[in-house]
Amino acid sequence: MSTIKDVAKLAGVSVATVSRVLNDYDNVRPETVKAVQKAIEELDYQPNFLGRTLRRLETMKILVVVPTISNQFYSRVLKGIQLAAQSAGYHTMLAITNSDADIEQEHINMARRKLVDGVIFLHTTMDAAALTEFAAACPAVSACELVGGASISTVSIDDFRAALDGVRFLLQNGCRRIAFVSAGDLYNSSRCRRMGYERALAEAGIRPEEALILDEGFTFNAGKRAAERLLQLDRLPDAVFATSDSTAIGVISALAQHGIRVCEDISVMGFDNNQIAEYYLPPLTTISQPQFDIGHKAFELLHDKINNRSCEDQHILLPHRLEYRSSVKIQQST
Amino acid sequence: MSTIKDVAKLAGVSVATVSRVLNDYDNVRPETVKAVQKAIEELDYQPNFLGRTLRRLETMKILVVVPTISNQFYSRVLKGIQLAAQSAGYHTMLAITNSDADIEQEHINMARRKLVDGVIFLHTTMDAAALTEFAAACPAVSACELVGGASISTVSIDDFRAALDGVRFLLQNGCRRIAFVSAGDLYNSSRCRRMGYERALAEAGIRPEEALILDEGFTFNAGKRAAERLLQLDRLPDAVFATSDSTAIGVISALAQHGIRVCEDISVMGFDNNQIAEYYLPPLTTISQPQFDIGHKAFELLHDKINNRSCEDQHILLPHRLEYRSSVKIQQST
DNA sequence: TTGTAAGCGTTATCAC
DNA sequence: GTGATAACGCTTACAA
Repeated sequence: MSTIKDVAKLAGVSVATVSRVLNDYDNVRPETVKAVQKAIEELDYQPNFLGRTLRRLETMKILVVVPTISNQFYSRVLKGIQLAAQSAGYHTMLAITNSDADIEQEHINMARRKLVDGVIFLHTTMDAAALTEFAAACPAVSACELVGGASISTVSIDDFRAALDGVRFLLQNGCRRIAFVSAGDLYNSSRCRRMGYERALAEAGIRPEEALILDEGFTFNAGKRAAERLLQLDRLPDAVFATSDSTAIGVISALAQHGIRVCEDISVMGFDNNQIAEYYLPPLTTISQPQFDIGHKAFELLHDKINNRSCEDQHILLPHRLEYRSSVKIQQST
Repeated sequence: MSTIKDVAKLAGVSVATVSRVLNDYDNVRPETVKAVQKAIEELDYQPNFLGRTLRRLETMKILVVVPTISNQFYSRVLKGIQLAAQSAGYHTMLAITNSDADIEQEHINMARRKLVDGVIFLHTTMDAAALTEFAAACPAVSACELVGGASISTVSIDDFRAALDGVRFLLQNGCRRIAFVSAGDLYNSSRCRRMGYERALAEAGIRPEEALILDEGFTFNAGKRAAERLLQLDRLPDAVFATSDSTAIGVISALAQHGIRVCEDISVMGFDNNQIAEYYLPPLTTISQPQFDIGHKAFELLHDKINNRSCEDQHILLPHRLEYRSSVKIQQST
């Protein structure tokens, strides 16, 4: 493995000159550049970036903390991050935590140990105090799942408003008893969405029923469990508002096993607008999140932090959109 | 930001001693350890791993090259890799290439530049010669999508055999005209699976029909396009063998829009056994791949390469399994 | 058991 | 334009 010294020797110049050539400085004589390039070619020299990294004390890497990538929601946000990062010359590292605090800590230590220049949290197990402290110690941005009260830049949709819009839509189409399936108090987004749900019901003069509010999680299985609980009630609700597409599909699939047809017998609405929402049978009405844009914007904010530009925290809210498909029964206006 | 020198000064010892404490050497007096730990605490010292990395010339990082993570197949393999890597003390970097050769090159240069200790390819745009050369220059393993003729360790299922089993199953259940939807010659797996398909047909004395062999890709949309082409034929086939669950779902969803019911009117079979195969309506018969194990094994092989153990290439084939669900019509034995 | 000092491969700051 | 040379923060012979 040849080093910059070998190149310098072969080209008959100093290492400083080789470094200049490598970094495209313009104060090198063209003939010298040629000679250096020839030596690089001959030795098949590849610069060892660890040297540069140590010298410059910057890694050009960022870390993204995600609870899982099995849900297409996160993989799309991640894609937005990666494309933005890439065009700024950064590489992306991934920490899949499964929402385990120890695993998360172990990974974010990389930041403290200078192995990455910054961190984007798509979810974190830390509380407001810990996250605030972390963000003070190194560049960080929080996206998707925020932590109430933490001092850190954020990017997300307005979860309260999104749920409000979704439930209002169901109400407008004649649903009165609406179940709410979410991940419970663990997630800030779930809390906000639940508030939106309750506000919408209140607007319509409906008192929420305890039995219709189910905290099961964001997965397919969570939806399945929720459906099984609903099936034990005396009477099924008119509609189910699920806080992820996966959950909605779990609900639909479990109901189908009991001969209950979505749309005809019950309306179901998802959240996120993953690709499967379009391809499921029936296709899913859902709240669309701008996943790619969330990721892109999150990197932008992080990049600003890394470069010390605009050091005050920003809180970006991106627009959601209701995507109507046939899993919800439309009431003909009379 | 304090360094090892600051700690040494405060503790009244040399940097070597601090380093020994940091690395848990046992030849340090207990009192000295205490003193160093106290200094570390007081300064809130975090070791800068860039120094260690440069000195040891190992990064404890690996790079995983994937075409996409939107397909759950890859995210599960990745999970297997990450868990194995983690327990060996390695961090995982992700290169999402979208099958773009330039993007891939740009990323794998990280390996040549010593920013990662090894690379796992879940897919590559390189040909056999290029991949062989790469694997000779730095530790690398190829999994899932292999490159025929390249000298590199591999982990995958037996794609030929898997397709053979799948198509045989359809034939046994009375299907004669079976469409084959895959990603075409671009993917080695598709070539192998197609050979399995043709062998199964041959065994049954059936000549393959050109019009039933569709190369569209691995995505939902690919399935949709394939279905639209099938719908233009005089007569629909008895069954569709799709080489990914996403494709199968694309097919089913597009057929449904034309009032064609899967199982009753036509059988459809997928590949991979992603979670959605279980939750789709109808649930999908599919070939199950041990995604997690593939990832786990791929890391093991890479780890061996990095440690120079068992330097000869290995070629691991892991078992597939046919998962029967209701998207295929079963023929009652007479 | 501890300290000294020579690296690891670069880049940056001086001189010249 | 170019060359010495001192960093960057750490690990590790070797010496003491």
